[in-house]
Amino acid sequence: MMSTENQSLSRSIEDYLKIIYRLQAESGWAQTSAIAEKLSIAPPSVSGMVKRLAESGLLVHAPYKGVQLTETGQRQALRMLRRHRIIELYLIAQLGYAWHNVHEEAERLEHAVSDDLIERMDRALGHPTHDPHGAPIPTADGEIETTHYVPMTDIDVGSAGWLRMVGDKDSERLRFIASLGLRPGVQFDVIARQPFNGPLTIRFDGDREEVIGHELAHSLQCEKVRK
Amino acid sequence: MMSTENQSLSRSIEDYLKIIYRLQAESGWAQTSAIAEKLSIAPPSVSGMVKRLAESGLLVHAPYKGVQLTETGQRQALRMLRRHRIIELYLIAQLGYAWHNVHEEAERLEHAVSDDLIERMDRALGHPTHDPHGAPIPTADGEIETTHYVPMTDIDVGSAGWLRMVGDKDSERLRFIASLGLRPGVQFDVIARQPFNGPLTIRFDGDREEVIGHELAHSLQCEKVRK
DNA sequence: CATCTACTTTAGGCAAGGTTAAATTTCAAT
DNA sequence: ATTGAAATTTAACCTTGCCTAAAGTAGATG
Repeated sequence: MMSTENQSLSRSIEDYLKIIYRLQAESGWAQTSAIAEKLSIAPPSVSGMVKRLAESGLLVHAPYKGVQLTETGQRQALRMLRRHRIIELYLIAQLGYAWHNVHEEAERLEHAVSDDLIERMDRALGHPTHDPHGAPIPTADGEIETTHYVPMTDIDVGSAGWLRMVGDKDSERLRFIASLGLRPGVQFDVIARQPFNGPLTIRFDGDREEVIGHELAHSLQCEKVRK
Repeated sequence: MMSTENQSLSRSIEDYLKIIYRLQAESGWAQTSAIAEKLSIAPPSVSGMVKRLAESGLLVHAPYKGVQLTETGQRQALRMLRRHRIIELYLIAQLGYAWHNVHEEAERLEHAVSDDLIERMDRALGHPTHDPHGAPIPTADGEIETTHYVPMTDIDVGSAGWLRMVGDKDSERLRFIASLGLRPGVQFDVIARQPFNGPLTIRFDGDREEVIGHELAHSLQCEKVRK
């Protein structure tokens, strides 16, 4: 551990840390091939980088098993998540971007902005707690709200739920979700569900009814409304 | 000339083009050592990059003499200048940055923003023509206002002038200029000047009088007011 | 015209971050 | 216990963009 503390990280390294954070949150470990796939690079490239990252103390490497971020690594990952989410929100709120367009822009900007600029955006936005896709924004101190949402497909017919979070990466999917009138925060009732992973019918915004395919519904993260 | 048209350029290349544009504007040619000095790198590094840039058609290289941007190279350089200046203005106008702080931030952001984002900032700012330091902003089509200002030291005692432009790179200098109450657009009268490159006394904003050292005055680009 | 100096270029290296091909390890399944 | 497939790592190599040291060139000056 060379303790690369306080050293500014390369764009590549920042991307690795973000991805590893997500994979680790899902399954406890981030595996080489999973990292490679998410970054669209070849697995041996990941092996090489993992070695360097382990040497600089950002993660620990269990050979043939995977990696886990250290305290330092996690702090840096959360810093990137904060940047990404504040930038996305800023682009929408202040510069008229559409929901489905911000991800790519934020992906580049998050590596270039200063901490000062992020805090200024945060202030201009009134210290928001969630990004436009419903994801929680880590605080400047590296705290993040833990979420335990369920897919919309897990909500029983006759029950109600809130749509809480949608993924931000698939632009086409977002465009479609928006076209249905859905957005994080919406409360809905599940009216019907067809068997064999069939579509779901929900009612929301008072009278609006929409049919949603199983795959899409499965990607919508919700919270159950308890009666 | 491999006509790298439309290919996105690396951060390094964008920096080279910007610097070369400026040097070329000053003396017609950009010399290897001048480029190296501005970029704070060693001259042989410049030779290497110049070779690559010439191969991709962004500039022409006259060995041992210097380089000149091609049409394509100049268009890219102006694109970067536009980005830089719009970003500086945006940071001041929309995010509360101070005059002397924006350069560094813009220097990083200009490589990361999309053309779309720049046009949105431009719109939010009301299509400004000059940046906060008085420098003209190139249009999206690559047109730039030609300026022919003179140093404040060239304005005769008893004559008047407008302060038109100040450099954006020296943060301390900017802070001092601002503390004097000077900013682009201010009209002033030259009250006195001491010999042997001595200080200059000017009056502006009605009654305000300030003494300005020769070196500083020489860096303030002005336009003469003709009676 | 020769020479000295300042500048430029060439030569050879290095680190980062990718690649493909080959070797190694793990683990599940006979 | 062995084997075979899948994942991982190692090895060897490439490009970008920087470096230093050495060689080459141009232009002023005696």
